[in-house]
Amino acid sequence: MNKNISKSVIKRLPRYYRFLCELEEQGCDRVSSGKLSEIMRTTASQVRQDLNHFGGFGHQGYGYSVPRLKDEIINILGLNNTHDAVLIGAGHIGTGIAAHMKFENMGFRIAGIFDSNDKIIGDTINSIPISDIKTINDFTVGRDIKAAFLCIPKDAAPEVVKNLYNLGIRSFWNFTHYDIHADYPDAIVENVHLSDMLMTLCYSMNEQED
Amino acid sequence: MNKNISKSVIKRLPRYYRFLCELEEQGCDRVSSGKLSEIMRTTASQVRQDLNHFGGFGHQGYGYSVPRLKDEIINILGLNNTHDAVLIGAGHIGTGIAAHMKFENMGFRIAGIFDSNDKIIGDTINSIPISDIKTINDFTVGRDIKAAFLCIPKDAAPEVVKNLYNLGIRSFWNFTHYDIHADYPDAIVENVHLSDMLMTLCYSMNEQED
DNA sequence: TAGATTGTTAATCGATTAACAATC
DNA sequence: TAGATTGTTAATCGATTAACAATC
Repeated sequence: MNKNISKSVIKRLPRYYRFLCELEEQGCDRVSSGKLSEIMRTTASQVRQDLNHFGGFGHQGYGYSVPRLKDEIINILGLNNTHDAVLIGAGHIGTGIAAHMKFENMGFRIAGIFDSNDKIIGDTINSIPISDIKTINDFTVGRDIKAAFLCIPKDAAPEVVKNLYNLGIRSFWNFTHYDIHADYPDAIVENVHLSDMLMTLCYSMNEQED
Repeated sequence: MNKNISKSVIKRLPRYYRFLCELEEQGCDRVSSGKLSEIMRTTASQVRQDLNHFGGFGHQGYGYSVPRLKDEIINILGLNNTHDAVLIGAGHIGTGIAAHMKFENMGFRIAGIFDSNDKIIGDTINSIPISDIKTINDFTVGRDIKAAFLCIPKDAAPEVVKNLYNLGIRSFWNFTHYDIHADYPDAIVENVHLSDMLMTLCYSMNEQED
């Protein structure tokens, strides 16, 4: 697959994908870079530049085929290549994610859910049982768990990550503020810092008031 | 307050803030741009450049005072200026946010929680009652609600946002995929696209496998 | 064919990094 | 004073935008 594509391009691909899905739902089967740029709120130039990193999907004088482009992006991101993941922490956030997100469309499958709270161990979310975090080492034996989604308190994170890392898990979707990269530079980490976003919103609101 | 600061600088400020809080907890009262750059995984140059946008907080030969710098960032972001917000949608994600986030440290206060589900209306989260979404217009009368946190399904979003906009709310923390800016260009929007992040993680994992 | 729109190169813009004089 | 480290200007790097020939 293509290498050396910049992070800024990659981060735009899921947005292209979302908008292409919407266009497809609307029964639209072709789209120009100009039209796409309006939806994405960028320039037609950037759209063409972005898409051309991965090959010439367009046709001069016509534009891009919506279903074709959608499929290409699925391929680039590898969304049809399913990775098994464990969800750690079945509090509100963890439960919300497990219950509502369509992982099968995003290259993942939740193989197991773990928590340390006796009161919820044994419950199920989307028919996946919540298991005792203590049993995770046995659980991973013979399975190819590739990623972990961390929906636990910050204090619990270092120990949990240490264990997951020792089990061979190298990819983390991290809702905590524990800095995984600092301790495991080779890990693939996607951080969700909700409070950072809220502070940025706060800044924008104050800025406008001036 | 300072204007024309680029978005990339602003987005780093919450991270500086977090790390400064940690340094302070560790009893560390001074820090150099070099040390901060290690924690932030960037260059000392960028740290000095960033901080200097807002004034000379450092001392040559000494570095920066941790508590002073922390306070300056609080001021720049305006975290001590509390905005009243409503949370719309008390499902798992909404409940998780309302229950666990320390809004008072981030410039916000949840003035009310709203949902359309009869089964949870009347329940409380952190002693804030969940009210019927139908009552929100009356609720906002005489209150200065500045922001809304949208934790609802995408389909419900357009109608809800339309109503909130008509009530004078212009700032949105948006967990849905409804594109608020497309319909309200003057709104201040912070989007949380969890699925986009997951797809980016998927890409990184596939990329490494090659 | 004429009009539309891509692919791609070149130009611009902005953000990051380097360098160093100022100074605590 | 000598060493450390900032503030700030200049250089570099990368990302975005413009332009236009190619071509459907």
